[in-house]
Amino acid sequence: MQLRTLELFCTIAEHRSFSKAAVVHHLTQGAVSQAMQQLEESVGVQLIDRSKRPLILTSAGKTYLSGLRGILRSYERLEQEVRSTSRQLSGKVSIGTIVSVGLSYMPDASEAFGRLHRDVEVRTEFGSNDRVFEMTTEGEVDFGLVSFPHSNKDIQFVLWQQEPMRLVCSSEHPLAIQNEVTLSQLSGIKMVSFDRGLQLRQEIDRCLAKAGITANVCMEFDNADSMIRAIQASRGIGIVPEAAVRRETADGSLRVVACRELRMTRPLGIIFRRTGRLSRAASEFGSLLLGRPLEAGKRVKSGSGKLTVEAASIEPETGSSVVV
Amino acid sequence: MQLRTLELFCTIAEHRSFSKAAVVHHLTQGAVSQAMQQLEESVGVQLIDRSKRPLILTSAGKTYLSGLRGILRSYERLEQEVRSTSRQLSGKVSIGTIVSVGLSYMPDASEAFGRLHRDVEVRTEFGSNDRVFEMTTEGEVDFGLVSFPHSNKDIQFVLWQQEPMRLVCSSEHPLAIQNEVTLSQLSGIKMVSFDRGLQLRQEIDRCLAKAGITANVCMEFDNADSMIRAIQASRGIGIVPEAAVRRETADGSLRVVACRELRMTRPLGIIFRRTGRLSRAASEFGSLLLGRPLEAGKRVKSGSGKLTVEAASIEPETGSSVVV
DNA sequence: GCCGCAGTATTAGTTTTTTTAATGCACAGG
DNA sequence: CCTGTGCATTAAAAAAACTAATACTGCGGC
Repeated sequence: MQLRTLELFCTIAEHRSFSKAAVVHHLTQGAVSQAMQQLEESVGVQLIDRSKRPLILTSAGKTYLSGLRGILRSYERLEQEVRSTSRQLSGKVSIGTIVSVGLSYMPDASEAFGRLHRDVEVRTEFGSNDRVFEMTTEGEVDFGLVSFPHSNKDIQFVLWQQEPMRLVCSSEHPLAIQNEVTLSQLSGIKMVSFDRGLQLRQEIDRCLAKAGITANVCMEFDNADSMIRAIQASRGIGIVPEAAVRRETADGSLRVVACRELRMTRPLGIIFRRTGRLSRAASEFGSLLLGRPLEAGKRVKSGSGKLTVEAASIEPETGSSVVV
Repeated sequence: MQLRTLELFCTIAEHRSFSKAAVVHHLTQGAVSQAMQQLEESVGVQLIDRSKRPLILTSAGKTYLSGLRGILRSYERLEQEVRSTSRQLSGKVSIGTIVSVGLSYMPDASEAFGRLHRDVEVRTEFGSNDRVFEMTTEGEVDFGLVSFPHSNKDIQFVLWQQEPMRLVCSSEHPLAIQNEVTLSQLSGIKMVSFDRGLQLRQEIDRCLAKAGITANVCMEFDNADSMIRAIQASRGIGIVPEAAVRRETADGSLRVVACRELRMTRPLGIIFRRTGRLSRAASEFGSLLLGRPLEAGKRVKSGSGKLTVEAASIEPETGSSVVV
């Protein structure tokens, strides 16, 4: 018997409904029905009287429910206790990330996590945005860090942060000496940008188009870091996430050119598989990054006393960038 | 998390060994290893220190163990309580049986069981011995009643009873008037018997051969009941299980002819699948038939305090008939 | 009472998980 | 240092869980 099944029974009892419990547990109604049949078979006693609408528990069911509640609570407490006696987690966490994010956030995060949990082995794999989605879908990594996160059948995402995009140029570029520029000043200037296929490129072009100009893109890359090296090498200019050029602006090799009209952000997200819940270690790492629990949907009483599902993850179909 | 996995952890702790625990739980060592990895991942803490021989629990593991013991005991008690609040089991039990056994034992057993558990639906399916093995293997029935039970990869058996075999003839048969016969008197007499392929037939022939005679079999059947009808119809004689002719000897249509040399029994067994444990209802029915618990291996403390496995089911490779 | 809706059961097919069998690797004991 | 026992790991197979589609069945409205 699975603990999940026992919890499911409790949820059913609360809602007096198989289908509502199915929603709460992200299952289909059929799965719930089967699970309860199995549970009743295992106990050997009918627990639920389905001939009433809405269903009611049999007297055996009521006994079982009250006992279960205590047992499940005990188990939860025990887990809690065990986790705290040994504050150290163990295991492996593997994270897929796009290069820019991996380089700008992961080193610090890994180090911080390593100090908390000495025994956890953290591995980071880099790839393009699409590749990270693929790695996550295939289960090659526990979770992925991507830009423009979106969910689908297999993948669920949590919006992580909105990175401001900045106009950045080599210190030898003509615009480097300007205090501030308008977008119109960029008209006709050779720019380094992202591949045409990437959503970020399209957002940038749209932003420029709104100012009535078209980018004259002379080089295209599939990731921000290559762009940055290209801007340095070719003494060019481009629009990149602020965080990705922090090091270069600090050492003076690149300049951020202020531009009020450019109010664009790149949404970053944490993605993970809908199925096969995260390992405890992975979940902790995710929470560390996110700054709040990463865990999936939690049951919460709403004001009216009606039980609703409040998912930690945000579930609109895509995290689109904010272009002001 | 499965309750089985939690129990497995306790067993490992008791034995300080994965492989011993594997034996107790009828698993391979690899399965146990994986289950423990999964458990540790789910708890997020290392529970077992495998770098020692024999293994030891980490401090977290010890905490977890002591907590688990209580929780598992509570759950067991809860199940017990729920079962007794509603003494009524629910569900379905389907039993495969060879014809003779089905007709001689099942009616009474079904009725008795029905009185105890009104809500359980009992279905009986009849078939040849081989067919019952097949039905059981395929999961078409919860368990099967067969003669000459044996175990294999899929099937496990419990020896149920040894049915005495009797020389039986029609009341019009020449031997019907004899008080007692010797086997040698059967020499040359036309007999009704079982199919050559059946083990029971071979045992009978061997028994007769020992007395120096060969059966002159004029009709062959794949089950005892057909034989009995044939003996009635053809005014013949044959060797059949005593229980199968109880009705006929009672109403006088058939006679049992005493024969001291014929000390043969047909072993009957209850067979069930090794995997997919029995439903509570099926298990109850089996226990009713058997007159003692049918349940699989139970952990029992032996005198020395060392833990050994005491299986309720008998595990020699075959239940052979006793020919004295 | 009959209809239709809402909710559970059932089933076949798919996906995920568990298990095994085979093999590799490491600790302890001689 | 060597050997043997015991755990880890892997691919492949088996079992279990889950979904999607569909069939039933109370319950409330008319």
